[in-house]
Amino acid sequence: MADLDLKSIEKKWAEYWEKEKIFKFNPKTGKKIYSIDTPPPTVSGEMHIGHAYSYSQEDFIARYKRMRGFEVFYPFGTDDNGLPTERLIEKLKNVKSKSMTRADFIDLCLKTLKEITPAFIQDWKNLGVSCDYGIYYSTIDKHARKISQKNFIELFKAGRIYKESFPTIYCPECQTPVAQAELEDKNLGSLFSTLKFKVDGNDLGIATTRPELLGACVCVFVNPRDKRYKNLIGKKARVPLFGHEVPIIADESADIEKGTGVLMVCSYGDKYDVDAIKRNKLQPRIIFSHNGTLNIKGYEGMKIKDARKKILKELEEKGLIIEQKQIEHAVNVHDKCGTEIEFLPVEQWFIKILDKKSELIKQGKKIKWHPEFMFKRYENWIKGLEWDWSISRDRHFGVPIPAWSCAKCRKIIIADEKELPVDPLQTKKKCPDCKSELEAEKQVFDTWMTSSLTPQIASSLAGGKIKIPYDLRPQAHDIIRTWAFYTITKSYLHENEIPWKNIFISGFVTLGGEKMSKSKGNIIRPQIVMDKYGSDALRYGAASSKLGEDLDYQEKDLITGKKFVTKIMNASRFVFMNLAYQDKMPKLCESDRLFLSELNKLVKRVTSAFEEYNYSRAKLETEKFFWEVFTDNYLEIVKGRVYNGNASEKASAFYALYHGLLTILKLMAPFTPFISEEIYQTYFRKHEGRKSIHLEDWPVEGGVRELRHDDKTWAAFLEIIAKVRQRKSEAKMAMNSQIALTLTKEQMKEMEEVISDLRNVCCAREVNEGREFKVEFF
RNA sequence: GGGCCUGUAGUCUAGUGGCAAAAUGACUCGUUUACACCGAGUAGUCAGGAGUUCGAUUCUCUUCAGGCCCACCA
Repeated sequence: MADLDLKSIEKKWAEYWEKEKIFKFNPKTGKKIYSIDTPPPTVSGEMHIGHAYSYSQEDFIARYKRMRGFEVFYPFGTDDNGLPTERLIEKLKNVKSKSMTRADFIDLCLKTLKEITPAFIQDWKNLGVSCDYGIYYSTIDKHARKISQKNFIELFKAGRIYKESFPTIYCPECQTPVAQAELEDKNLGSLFSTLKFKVDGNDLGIATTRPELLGACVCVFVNPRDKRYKNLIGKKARVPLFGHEVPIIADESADIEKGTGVLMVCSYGDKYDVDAIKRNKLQPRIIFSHNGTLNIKGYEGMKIKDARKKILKELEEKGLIIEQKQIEHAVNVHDKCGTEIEFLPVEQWFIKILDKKSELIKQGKKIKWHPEFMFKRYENWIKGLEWDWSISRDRHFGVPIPAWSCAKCRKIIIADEKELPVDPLQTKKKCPDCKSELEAEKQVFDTWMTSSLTPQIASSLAGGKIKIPYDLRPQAHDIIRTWAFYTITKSYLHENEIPWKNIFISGFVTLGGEKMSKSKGNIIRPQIVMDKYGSDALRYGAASSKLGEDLDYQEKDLITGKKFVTKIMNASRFVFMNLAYQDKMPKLCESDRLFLSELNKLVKRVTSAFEEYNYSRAKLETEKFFWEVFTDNYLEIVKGRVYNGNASEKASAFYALYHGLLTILKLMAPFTPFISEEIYQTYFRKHEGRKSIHLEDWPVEGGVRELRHDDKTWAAFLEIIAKVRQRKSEAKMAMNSQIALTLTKEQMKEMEEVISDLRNVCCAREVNEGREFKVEFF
């Protein structure tokens, strides 16, 4: 057969599904609802390969559930309320967000998104992701802003939200507080310098990698068990270069082995310092401004790294450095920009969560994790949490925090639910107590504050018909600590409920075992792959590895996928070439009955695999059956009867072929939806009558009489065929060469009822009983 | 330092307390009434060690290697 025009086949059915609204959610059908909390991708130009794989994997489940008779709620959203979108819009529209009002910029975003989102979503449609694209949200649209702000108000009223100036993880590059979840480790080289402090006129060496913090030094720790420094406790140390005196305090946390065993505590070098200062009730010396420069005399306006250089030089000139060595150590950086984070006291908003850690673990336990071990990652993350959730970001673009404060009486005023969504910068308010003009809150929400509400946002688009918990949340493992965690937290705090019953965690796509990244230049573009091999082949590739495991991108998997598509098309051609449709089950020939009995077992296995969300086993089983049982053997077995059988032999074959193919097609429909649809529409629809194979009923077992020994008989049948093929191959004879076949008495008995099919498939002119299995050529 | 995952054929992946599997590559042969994007056949594998067991690739412990998350950051 000529090369299949996969592209036009896939295009045809993608358009058909959209036009006929095949995947439209309709709560009026009365069917049981299966709800999916679809991940909203960030609009960033085009879908990447990781998307292609993970959305394929969740779509297998969606399509399966639909065929199982569920009304599938499968919305589509985009996550547009963050830095990537801000940057994208700035680039596309050649604007600077900060030179516009927030309201105007959000308007421009919405307008631009409206222009570019359809092309972006087209990739998902081309891939065959069977969402109801009519149920669409963006996390910056009016609707999402309203829900996000409403939730904030609820939490505020419940006393869950507080505003505090607190030394917080702060990114000097992005000039905003960030959450613990936004940190990454990075190994950096650093200069470890031992500096001369003075105590009672004597030198005291203290090692540090952050000499620029000298001016912020508020005390010095030594370990009380450290004999070297016992006599210093309670005395004062003079800070080099800056000259102020700080107390020497005994603290168990000082590591005797590290550096000189003495450490300086500064406001603030890291979380340790924050705790140390709080614990000892010390007065902090803040030397950084929010823009990441120093504000201490002599170094005003200098960036941290420049100040470090300058101070080191001055220390050296004055002979205050005792020792220096190069070390490598891990530092925390902001995941968005890679900048080393600092700790700065900033006014910000928090959701109190630390008091609910064990409850949140309990909530997580109520959810079924696929794979199960992913729960551990969730649990570990919560156990290690040391900060409340900081939800405010000092950025221009985002969902505004709906709050004002009174400069005079320091009262915080929260928006009224009726006025949502609201931008405080656009809404003037007076203090209800002192009547003075209120100050608008300038900060916006952390994007997770809004995206953790996707179940509520999507549900409200369906008229609130979808209740929490949803049935399924699909997502990747890198955002367990953010998206999954925050969504569980929100549902717990608002609804006292889990957000979904199941969470389905996909792995990453790697190339040669390495993460794909733009900087490495090892990106595979799914658009090109789909173009070359077809979407069915790409989905087929996405189905070939276990859930939760990283999957190495292999072009050969796609070639195999494409081969499957061609093969099933060709097999269908054969099935229908001579077929006369059998409405009712005719009297079956024994091999047809055995085949259908095997098919039933397959249906059972595949269904149970799908029920466990084990799509890869479902696909593997079906594919194996199709290839090894259906095409390699069964088609060969019935060929003789299809061409030359009598009416009743033909009828039996036609019935089994028709149902065999239809069943395989249905089992594969979640994986390869396009070719399945093509074959269904071409051959089956006139008999089966549904508008789409994807609206068909999932195959059920039954229909044929099954006997206890079917398995054994069928296996023996296939084994004899294989043995004959082996003998022919060893003898370098063609497969269609004529033979005389000798079977043992036992084999003869087992093959009794399929003997004429056996003769056909082996091209055996005669079959005799003998002492041993034998193949002789004519 | 803590937690989790992984290690199966040249490659990439399934899988199991009882003969170790598919795809791909390699080699040999064949066929044109579904299919050369084909068919048939051959060779090739459980990281190392110890334990539990009649039996371990599978369970337990351990070593080694790789990955992820967290902690450390003076």
